[in-house]
Amino acid sequence: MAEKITPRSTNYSDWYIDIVTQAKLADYSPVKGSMVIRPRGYALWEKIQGTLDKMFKDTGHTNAYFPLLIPESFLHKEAEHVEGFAPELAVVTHGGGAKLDEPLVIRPTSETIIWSMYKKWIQSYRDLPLLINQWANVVRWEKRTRLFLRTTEFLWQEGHTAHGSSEEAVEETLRMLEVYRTFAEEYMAMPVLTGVKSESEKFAGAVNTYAIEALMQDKRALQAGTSHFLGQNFAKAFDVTFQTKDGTLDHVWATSWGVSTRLIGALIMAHSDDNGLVLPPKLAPTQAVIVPIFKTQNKAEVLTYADGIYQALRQELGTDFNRVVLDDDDSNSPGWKFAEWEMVGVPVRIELGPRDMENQKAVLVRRDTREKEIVEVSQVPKRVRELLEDIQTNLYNRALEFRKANTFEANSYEEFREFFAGDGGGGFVLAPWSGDAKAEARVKEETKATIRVLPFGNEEKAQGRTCIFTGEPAKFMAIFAKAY
RNA sequence: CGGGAUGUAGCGCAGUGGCUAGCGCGCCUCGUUCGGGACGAGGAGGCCGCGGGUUCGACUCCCGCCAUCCCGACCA
Repeated sequence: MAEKITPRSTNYSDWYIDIVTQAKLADYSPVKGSMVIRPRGYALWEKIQGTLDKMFKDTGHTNAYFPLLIPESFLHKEAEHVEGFAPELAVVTHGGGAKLDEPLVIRPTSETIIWSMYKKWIQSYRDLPLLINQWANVVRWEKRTRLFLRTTEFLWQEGHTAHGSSEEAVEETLRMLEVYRTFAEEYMAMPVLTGVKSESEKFAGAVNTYAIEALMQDKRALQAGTSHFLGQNFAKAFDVTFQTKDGTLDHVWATSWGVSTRLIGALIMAHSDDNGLVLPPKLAPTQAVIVPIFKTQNKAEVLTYADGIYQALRQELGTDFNRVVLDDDDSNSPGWKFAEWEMVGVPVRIELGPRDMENQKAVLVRRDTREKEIVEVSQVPKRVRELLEDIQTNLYNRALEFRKANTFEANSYEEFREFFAGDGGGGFVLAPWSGDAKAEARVKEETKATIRVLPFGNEEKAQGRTCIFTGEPAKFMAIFAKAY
């Protein structure tokens, strides 16, 4: 008997950890708060990377790589930036056996090193826009960590762009937010809310932070991606100027945007169940697995039959390594394999036994609903493809339904508190808010709920309404949630 | 940084001031099985977290340390 996953309803946190470890996505490393991303987890990251990278290239960005180590003084150049990151910096003080003249910080993000270089590369409006992305690791010394969601070291991409005007930079910020939204919804099958962050939640050094926010199955929100309009803050801190068409000198306008391996955590918490991981087909490294069912006497025949279907499926779905898997290992029983492949989240399973062989059929099982169906062998490739598409949309719709069922509007603070009361409380709660940061802090203190985003167009909707926290006229309709 | 818990075989755990430290799962070999986590037989695998103390004798009692996990305040 293999180990079982803690049921989601028993302990959500244990359930999550069980999925990560038992689906072999990651393992704890010897260093507190850091993890090893195992092949199955990394394959997922590679799918995410591959898709996003293409989307970045399609919007005009190129990749580069900036170094891990940053002179400590660089961090100090932008006041809010250093204040925001100081508590979570890892600092290198020695190198080559000697104490360094100036300590080096391990990047918590790369704005400073990048802008120090942009200063050298940008002189004229002809050098703009400069649109660079990098895939990298970063280190943030977190007090409390959680596999994939928050680890000391994590992988991400960070885009850093420079523009000749504020409007253009804002446009870029929103364009990349939209890229993230598209990716989350169309590939991860995870509906997200978009909007701007409140002052207290924005990135250290940004003028505005925009985010995509998703609702997890435990009714808590997860920030899945951010896009920042940095104004001229970094350009001024690093003195990055350019000559305009009419010969004047101006500081450039900046953006930065990123998503991280946290997306894997989001993926798990958005779709998975008590049988293990559930992956959207578009991101599943393995889309289909064939489990042949044979006895020693008929092993050869069944495997021949299975191989025919395997080849046909490879033709249909692609020949990438492990895209389709034929599990002909005879050291485990079919039942064991069913459970195992469900654990790792393969979207479609094809069961092939002597009975199917005799009737020229195949049993197809979809991971999202675990429904079985029997089809003609010739129909397998076509039907599997249909199922993959259907699973992709079903996962999205299911997540969207869940979000709808857990999105509320509060007309009074009493009502607001009710939504977040108790262990089962949560979800997205829309409420009119005056914009007062002290009220925001008090609400967090009292309910644990924070403002996730101020949705686009919310200011018009807030017109004429009263802030439920202060009684003042509302400026915004804010989305609150308990967050990861 | 506070609170809680745990360190014994790869994983999950049990254990007694004493003699050869156990159980389940996993692993290896052989055989029988194989349509929802099969079964039998045999086998490999241990600085009982680290350091000190008490004792004739410590995995066990005492002190200290370290580490990890979980829960809260800070954060993609």
